[in-house]
Amino acid sequence: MTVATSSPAERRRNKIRARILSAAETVFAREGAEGLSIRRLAENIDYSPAAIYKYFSSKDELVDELKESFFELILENVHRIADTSTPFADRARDCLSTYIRVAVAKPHHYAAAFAGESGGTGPVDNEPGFDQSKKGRAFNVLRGMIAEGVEIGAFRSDLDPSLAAKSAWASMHGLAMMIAHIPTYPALKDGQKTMAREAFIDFHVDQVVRGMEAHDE
Amino acid sequence: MTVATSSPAERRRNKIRARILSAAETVFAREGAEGLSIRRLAENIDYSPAAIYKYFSSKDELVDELKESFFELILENVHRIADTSTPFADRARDCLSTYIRVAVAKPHHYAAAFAGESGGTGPVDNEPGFDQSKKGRAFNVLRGMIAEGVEIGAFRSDLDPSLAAKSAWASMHGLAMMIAHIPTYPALKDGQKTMAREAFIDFHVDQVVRGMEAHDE
DNA sequence: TAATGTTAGTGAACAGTGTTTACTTTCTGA
DNA sequence: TCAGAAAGTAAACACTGTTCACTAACATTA
Repeated sequence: MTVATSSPAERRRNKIRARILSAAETVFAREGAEGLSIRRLAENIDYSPAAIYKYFSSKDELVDELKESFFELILENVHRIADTSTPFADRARDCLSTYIRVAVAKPHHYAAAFAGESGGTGPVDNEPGFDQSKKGRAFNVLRGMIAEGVEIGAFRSDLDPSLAAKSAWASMHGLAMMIAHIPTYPALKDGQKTMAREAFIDFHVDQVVRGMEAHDE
Repeated sequence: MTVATSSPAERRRNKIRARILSAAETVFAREGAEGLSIRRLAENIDYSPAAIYKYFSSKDELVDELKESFFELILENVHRIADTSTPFADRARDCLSTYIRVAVAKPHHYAAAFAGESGGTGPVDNEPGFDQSKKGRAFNVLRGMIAEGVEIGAFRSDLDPSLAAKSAWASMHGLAMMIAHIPTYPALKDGQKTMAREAFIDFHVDQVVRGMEAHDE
């Protein structure tokens, strides 16, 4: 996506920028935004704290880039599943569960991506540039899939794809956030049915899809 | 709930403690945990910053109390709905939508209640003391309601109430978090079906309940 | 009542944060 | 070669939560 810039100076600059981002990524993935301090980061890459500000105008901007490239990862994965030719029912479920799986693979990233209202556009599609944003494109994939379900009769005919997509997204978001914040989710007491995380994700996705399904009677 | 303590000194102490909490609550509701600083808080109540530490061992402890009493509010409301004798279908929907409505009435409180893994126990019922915690009791209300739905045949018979409650909670949590973080959620573009927040909450709840419903064929 | 001990409250400091400013060094393009 | 831009830095600013030594007020007991 990034075109190789011509000037050697510029190339070197981008290299250093990337090194800062890479070091930041490592710390961020382990400890989140609070654990990532400019001074620590500067020490890691043997620069002075002020040097970081020659490459990023603020810590927020730096973290925003981490979040953005993380959401690119989610988008890639979701797209990959959405573009397969497996039967609709499986494809829809895979698509949703993939979102959660990738999201919780980097809990701090995911939580942060939604935590700061300032950072980037949220999943609200009346904002300018939403369709171009990573979140916007992920949302559109989801909406398209639901529209397909309505068309082929798998989903209720009175279901508005945009609304349903927002609702389904909220449900996926909820489980992703739960797992991101509570590492042991969903744990169950003795005497109750136990279920591993992976299986529970599938169960949750199934519930969400069932909510949209059409039923002939 | 709080018993009036005997000693006048102790009574005065509790009064000041309550005043600190009340001042903190106001700032927290408006600006969240980051906006609430010990120095600002101390200035508000005309005390020195160090004085706060005679009443709370840390800022976290103070904020935890705000979160706890907020979750008590959620629990009260949910309980009130759950204990009515309205038909099951309506009662279940009201219960879920009430959770979201109360949650988003204080977005910062709700987001913070789940943000810090440290603060209080999460909705993971194998932790000790979960059943006694506010979250635990709210969870049990939800599970009981789902169990009732299974019993009367409104919900699928193969639905495990504990698992379903966790899934439904995650879905409610997702929308609550969305609204908490993105004040304009769910906004829709022109040309798409528009829906106000209140109506969308009902729509979302309906989707979740549909996912649990039984269908005779 | 007088002495003692406990508690309330404070100012100053510590260690940490993001960020800016003035400055020097290094590199680059004409 | 030389002016100008860019890279990099040390030191400071304005914050943050928190602790410590200290004083003043209160409570309890001899």
